[in-house]
Formats: sequence, C-alpha cells, structure tokens
Amino acid sequence: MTDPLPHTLRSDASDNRERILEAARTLFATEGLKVPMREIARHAGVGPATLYRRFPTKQTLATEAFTDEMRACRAIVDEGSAEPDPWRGFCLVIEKTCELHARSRGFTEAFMATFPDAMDFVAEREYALRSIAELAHRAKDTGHLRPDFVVDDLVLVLMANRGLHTPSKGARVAASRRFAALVIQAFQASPQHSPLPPVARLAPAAPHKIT
Amino acid sequence: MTDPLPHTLRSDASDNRERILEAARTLFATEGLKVPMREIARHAGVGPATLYRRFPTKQTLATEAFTDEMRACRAIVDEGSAEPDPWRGFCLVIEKTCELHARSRGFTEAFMATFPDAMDFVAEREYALRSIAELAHRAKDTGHLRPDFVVDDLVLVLMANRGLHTPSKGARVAASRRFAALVIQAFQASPQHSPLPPVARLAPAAPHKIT
DNA sequence: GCCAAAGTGGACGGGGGCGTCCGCTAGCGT
DNA sequence: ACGCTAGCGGACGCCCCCGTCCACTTTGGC
Repeated sequence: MTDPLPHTLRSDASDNRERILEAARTLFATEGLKVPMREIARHAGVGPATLYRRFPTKQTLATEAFTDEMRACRAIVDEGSAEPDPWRGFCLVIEKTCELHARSRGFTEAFMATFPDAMDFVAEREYALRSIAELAHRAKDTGHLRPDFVVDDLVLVLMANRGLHTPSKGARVAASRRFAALVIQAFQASPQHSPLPPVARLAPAAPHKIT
Repeated sequence: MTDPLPHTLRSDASDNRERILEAARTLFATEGLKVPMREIARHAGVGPATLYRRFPTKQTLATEAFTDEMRACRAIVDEGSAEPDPWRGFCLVIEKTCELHARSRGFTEAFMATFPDAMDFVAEREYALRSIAELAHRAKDTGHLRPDFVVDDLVLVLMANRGLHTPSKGARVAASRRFAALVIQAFQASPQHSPLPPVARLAPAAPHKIT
C-alpha cells in the first residue's frame, strides 16, 4: 500500500510554485486573464510542465493568484458596512472597489466570470452583493441614496468600470476614480455637487489596434 | 498596354461582396471585431480567398461594414446640436450614442480604435467630439450641465458603456439605457431626479467563461 | 556520500487562425 | 454559341497556443 501523499513540497518545488504565482499575479493584472499559460511559465522561469503540474487549469491558478484581491474586496465591503454613516460607507465601497478593479485587469474578469468548475469567487461575489444590498438599504433610510437604486446597478457599474481599458495603469486608476465619482453623483438622492477628481484622459495616442 | 481596371464588378462578384458585408455586419455586431475572417466567409457562403480579395484586411472590411453606424452616429450628433435646448440635445446625444453602441458590439471597438492604417473613423470621431464640445459649452451656459464637464468625460462614458457586455442584445440595450440615464444624472448641474429606466439585470446565468 | 523518489523542462502531436496560390467555373462581350 | 477572363473556393504552409510524455536533474533522508 502507498502511504498516500507527501503533502509537503520539496524546497525547489515550492519555490517555483511561488514564482509562478507571482508571475501570474503580475501578468493577470497587466494583460488580463487571456495571457497564455506558456507566457506565465516563461515569465516565472519554469517549463510549461511545471506550471501545469502545479496548476492543472487556468482557473486553479487564477483562484490562487487572486486570493489577495479577493481578501481586499471583502475587506472593502466589510469596512464600508462598518462605517457609521451608511451613505459614506456606500461611497467608500464604490470608490475603493472601482480602484481595486482598475488596478488589476484580470481580477475583474475573474470576479465577474462564473467559472464552469468550482470557484469560490461566486460565493464571495454573492456575499459582497448581499452585504452591499444591506448597506444600500440603510443608506436609503438616511435619505442620501436614491430609493430606486438596486444592487444590480452596482453590477452595472462594475461592468462599466471594466470597460475603462487603457495601457497605463496610472491612467486607468485615474479614469476609474473620476468614473466612481460620477457614479456616486448619480446615485445621490439630493446631490450637492462635490468637485470631481481630475479629468481622465484616456488612451492618449494609440488605444489598441485591430487583430 | 493594359487598359487599367474594370472598376465594375461582375454580377455574381458584387452579389458576393454584398453578402460578405451583410455577414460582417451581423457578426461584428454580435461577436465583436475579433471574429475570424474565416467565419465571416463561411457565414457569407464564400471561400476565404474571395473575402480576402474583396477586403484585404479586417480594417477595410470593418470600415465598409460600419458606414451605416458611422452615419447614424453623425446624425445623432448633428441632431443633438440642432436641438434648441442644448441640455436636452446633450442628453439625447448621450442616450442615443449609448444605445447605438450597445446594439453593435463591434462598432464601439472600431470607433475607439485608432487604426494603424488609414481609417476615416478617427476623423469622424474627432468631428463628433468637437461638435459635442461645442454643444456642451452651450449646455453649460444654460446652467444645466455641470461646469466641470469635459469632453474626455464622454470618452470615459463610451468606454464604460462598452464594458456592458452581456449575451443578449436586449439586455445590453436595457443596461445601456439605464447607464445613460445614470450618467446624465451625474452630469446634471442642478439635478432634480427624473426616474431611471427599468433595472438592468446583467448576465443572469452564465456571463462568460475563462479560456 | 548515496540513491530513490520528487521534480524538471524540452519536445511532441493536435487544433485553429492566418494569408496566399492555383486549377476550375461561369458571367459577359461579341 | 463561343471563348476570354474575372472570379471562385479548396488546399497549402506558417505560426501560436494547448496539454502531455519522458529522459534527465536535484533534493533530502540515511
């Protein structure tokens, strides 16, 4: 009989594993989820086989690579919910969430996608949405959030936010900030205009070309 | 000596050409610009060679296929500019532009992209932006448009709007409508909340999966 | 130091999109 | 009716990505 599994990676193996995850994080953030597995392997300085042995599918890799962002996301929501002023909390959630998603291009895709295989992101997303729904309810009671807001509007905003592609991360974050501010204005029940963040110049020269 | 070019297509050829354009319009609208040339050819019932002979690159095909949308776009802008109430015109432009872009997924990409090769869309886009800038200026004067609006915000909105992917065209248009309404609220200088369009439920079941 | 087993990366076959070439088909001028 | 030629589409070679297999290398317990 086989004493089943080592459950403990050899030193070089876990080292490689970490390098793979780091490469994945970087590339997913900058290029999105569509980066070839090969390129992640190359960037990590390992062969394709190693990558595939550790992470048989891109999903498993993504799941692992995005735990940080996922944690951050949860933190944002919890933080917003804990805020004494619900409207303030609501605004914070929108602002920070948009920024988070602007920073990592791949995270949005992963967060939005319902993976065919098991993927806890779905559960996390539901949790976030439920929390925010509750927060929104309280914000409506204070009269600051317009009553016809629904959680689906937040999905709308997130999807819209991901449209803000642009080569430079800086520009993307700036655009996201301004966008978030606009959205908050739109959600406000009795809006006294607070000034918007600086103008976002998107895609100054060459946005992207056609394949 | 060669009397240069026929400049007049044979009947079957121009017939094919038309079928190709129609297929391209359909597929670009539903699938986006990334559809394989092959598939357009297949859908049009012609061989790849025929397609490539008529339209050597995807750009040339796209340019031709989107003239309708381009015309519509220009019409929207002109119509908005002609409106006696500039703010009303401004709102119309936003609403209709968002809807137009929601209807054809590929058009947004084509409209946003600066093609490496010649492509009149750039010129058209500049024209539209200039017109809208002028319209916005007038709308500000009436006090209805917030003074810190800049044309780049419109680009922002358009880019955001394209993030509203969803399988069904109906859902996409609905989402776009609600989004446009929100954006208009956000741009309003002294907002008295007009009711929003119906709630947009995006991607009810399976948004999209990971490659 | 030694050696079994864990770990590695290069190499392979498969699939799909790309753009082009070429022998056959069928419009159109006479 | 005929033949010339524009027009056609199947087939080809190229490249890139995918996921897997296998002979070699490294680790770590003794």
